[in-house]
Formats: sequence, structure tokens, C-alpha cells
Amino acid sequence: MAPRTRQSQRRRQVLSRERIVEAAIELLDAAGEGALTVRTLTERLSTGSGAIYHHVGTRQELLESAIDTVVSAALDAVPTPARDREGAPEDEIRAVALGLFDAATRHPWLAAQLAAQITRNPWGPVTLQVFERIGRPMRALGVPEHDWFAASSTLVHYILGATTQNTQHADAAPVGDRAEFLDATARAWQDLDPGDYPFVRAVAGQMREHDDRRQFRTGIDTVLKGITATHRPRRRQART
Amino acid sequence: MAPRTRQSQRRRQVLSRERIVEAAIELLDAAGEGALTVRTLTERLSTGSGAIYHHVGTRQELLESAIDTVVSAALDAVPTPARDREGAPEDEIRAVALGLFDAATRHPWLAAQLAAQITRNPWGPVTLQVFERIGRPMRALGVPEHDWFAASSTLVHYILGATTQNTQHADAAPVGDRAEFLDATARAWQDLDPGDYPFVRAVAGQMREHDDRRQFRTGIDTVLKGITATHRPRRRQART
DNA sequence: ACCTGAACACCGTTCAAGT
DNA sequence: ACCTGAACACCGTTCAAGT
Repeated sequence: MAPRTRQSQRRRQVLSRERIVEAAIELLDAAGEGALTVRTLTERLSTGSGAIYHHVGTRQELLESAIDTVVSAALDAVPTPARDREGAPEDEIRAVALGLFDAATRHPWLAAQLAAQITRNPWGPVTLQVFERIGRPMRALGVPEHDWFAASSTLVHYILGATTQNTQHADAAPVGDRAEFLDATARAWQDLDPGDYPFVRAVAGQMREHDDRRQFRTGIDTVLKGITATHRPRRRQART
Repeated sequence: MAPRTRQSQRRRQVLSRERIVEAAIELLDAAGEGALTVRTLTERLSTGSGAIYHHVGTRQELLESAIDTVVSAALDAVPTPARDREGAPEDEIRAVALGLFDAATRHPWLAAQLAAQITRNPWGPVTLQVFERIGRPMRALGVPEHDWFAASSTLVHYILGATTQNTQHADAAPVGDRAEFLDATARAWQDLDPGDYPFVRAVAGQMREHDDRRQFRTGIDTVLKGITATHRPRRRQART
């Protein structure tokens, strides 16, 4: 029916690195890291494996591109405040951190992959971007220049650890039964030997009722407070 | 030469779950996660693959046992203080955290695997142990009971994030050239566009000279300070 | 019960060959 | 330049068969 001039369109456009990365993200979102396979990719894009390697280099590299794409989009969506207003630095750090947290929630594979990739290449483009967006507002927090790297590292490490821990189990479970999962865990905790695990037993109830995102927010606030308390000590510090 | 009565000894004892886990840890230590293969394991233990599956269930399970073994050993090596002495809770939390950090340094595969496994099964035996050892002293920090779970989570998340980020790249690089690696990274950072990455550029020098372990320690102190500052506010909190 | 090792169904990656 | 798809060298896991 349609004229022949745009024939390439029905056959799913031309292949390109972007289209491959896009398809990879869809596969990852649908079923986790294990679902990203060169063969699945060739089916979805109806090509041969060679075509993919022509554009992409390696599966690992493709995964990195997927991470980079998602993280960049998340960070770009966080607005940069116009000028340093009242209490602005804390607000921006919170916004960046929550932007990452929410991206990890939307893409359940992200946190684990991000953590793994950062260990593999600690200073790749993704880490760089995260550091820049966290570090820039941090400077307005009263931290002396020689502590900038340490303070921003602490924030970034907390963000990475918390998102990894909180975002859903990578491949397993149909996502919906989170409440059920927390409930089962809480019950298991309550059944622990009180001699061996008094603390875990005591917090089982809090664990069941906690809200991941809310807790992440208060965690960020705790770290921010630690940074400002260290560098703006009010009067002398209490001894004993 | 030796009498026949102990024939089993030369042929590397009998196979057991413990011996398999032990061999797995050796393989991991020697060459990272990729080196742990059922086939390599059968060669090292001179058996068939079926023998391994008879004892172990699955490769994933074996990996979890390896993690559990190493983490348990690290935590057990940290002494529990006799009674709550002066400033003891902070000291114990620091000791536990550093125990984990040092274990991750000795076993370069550990941090990444720990992070991955915790995402897979957030409340498995490993997480449980870590939480218990961190949470117990934390109670003496002045945190009200309804915040116990949140405060201990913040600590644990920071510990996991920082060890993951700081412990060497999993499989790559012969470990030795860390200084060289930091140097190359610092140079790359200094060459970044100052318009795009002013912060990262500014801290490149600090990055090169930083000491991972020392920085981890100050990170823990920052989080601890954040916790105590939140829950023991001196006078009223400064507004604006 | 404990072990053997061939066989199965998958991987990622390469490469001669086509257009 | 871009793509095809068979082939290669690996995986984890199973299972009939042995002791």
C-alpha cells in the first residue's frame, strides 16, 4: 500500500547503536540482566549477531551503554537551581540522589549493574557524572576544599549502597508481592534465636513497615548532617 | 610406601561441601569471579562435575557459601567489647566496618559479589550478620527505638557502597599498578572540559593522593556524627 | 551414599561470505 | 559500510551408569 520510497521503515528502520541500546534496555526492564542475550537481541531486531557486533563491540559494552543512557537521562531530568538560594545545596543533593533512586526503581536491573560496573571501572563516565552533580552543590555546604573529595565520596558511596540494597531483587519475583516478601522476612526475623540476633529480632516490625524511598531520604539527610556537623562545629564539641 | 589403610589421603581427602567451598575461594582469590567454573573446580579437586553437584546444588549457591564463609570469618575476628565502656559504641561500629573493608581488600571479588548477592536476596544470612553486628552497638548511640532500623540501615548501606567502590576492580589488572591507575585517572580528570566538569577537575589531585582505608574511616565517622547529631540535638537547632 | 563423565541446551564472539 | 548466519569454544546442569 505505502509507496516503495520509504521501504526501510517497515523493516524496523536501519540498525544503529542507539536502536540496539534501546532494545537492550527494553529487554533488561522486562526480565532482568539474564534476559539480555545477543540471540534475543537479534530476534527482537531481526538481524544476525554479526550486525550487532558491527555496532557494539561487546555485550559488556552494550550493558555499559544501557547504564549510561538511563543514568544520564535521570540526572538530566533533575533541574539545576538558578543561583545559590537559601538552603539550596541540601535540596539539590537530595534531588539528585532521589533522581537516581527513582531511576533504579523504574529499572530494577540498574542498581546492581551500576554497582558492578563501577567496581569494574570506578571512574567511567557514569561515576563522573554522579560525582559532578553531587560534588557541585556540596561545595556550598561549608566543607573546606581539602575535604571535598572525601565528603563527596561519602555521599556517593551512601547513594550507591542504598540504591543497590533497596531496589528490587534483580531477576527474581514478579515485583508485585513486595509486601508479601517483607512480611515473610519479618516473620523469619522474629523466629530467630533471641540470644544470637537480639537486634534483628527487635527491628523486624520496623523492617516490615518501612518505606524504602522515605528511608533513603532520611539516610541522605543523616549523611548531610554528618558533613555539616563535622565542618561547622557549634561552640566546642561535647567531651564524654 | 605408606600403608594402604589411609589410601584416601593422597587422593586429596574425601570430597565435602567445605572442601569445595575452600577450593572455590582459592579460585576466586586467584583470578576473580570469572575463574570460578565448575570445570576448573573439577580439575582442581580431580573429580567429575556430578560429584560437585552432589554436594553443592548450584554454582550460585556455592558463590553464596564462599561469601558467607569469608564474611563470617571477618566478623568473628572482630572482638566484642566486654561491657559498654566510654565511647565504646562508636569504636565497635568502626571496628566491624573496618573488618569488612579489610576482608574485601584481601578478597578483591568480595565486595562486588556481596553487593550482587544482597540485591538478589536482601535478607540472607550475610546481611543478617552484618546488621546484627552494626545494630547492636548502635543502640547505645542515643537513637530512639523507632529509628533503630533506619539508622542501622544507613550505616550498612554506606559500608556496602564504600567497600564496593573502593575494593579493587574485580577481574582486571594485576593489582600492583594501583598508583599508576590512580595517576592515569587523575590526569584524565584534569583534561576534562572545565565548563562541564568543574568539580571533578578540582578534586583530581585529592583523588590521586587519597588513601582508601583512611577515607573509609572518615566516611564512617561522618555517618556516625550524622546519627548522633540528629538524635542528640544540643540546644535548639539553628534555623536558616 | 557417593562419584563418573558424556550429553544437552545454552552462552558470547568470530569470520568468511554476501550486498 | 553494513549485514548474514554458520561455526567455535566455552558455559552450567542433568543423568544413566558405576562403586
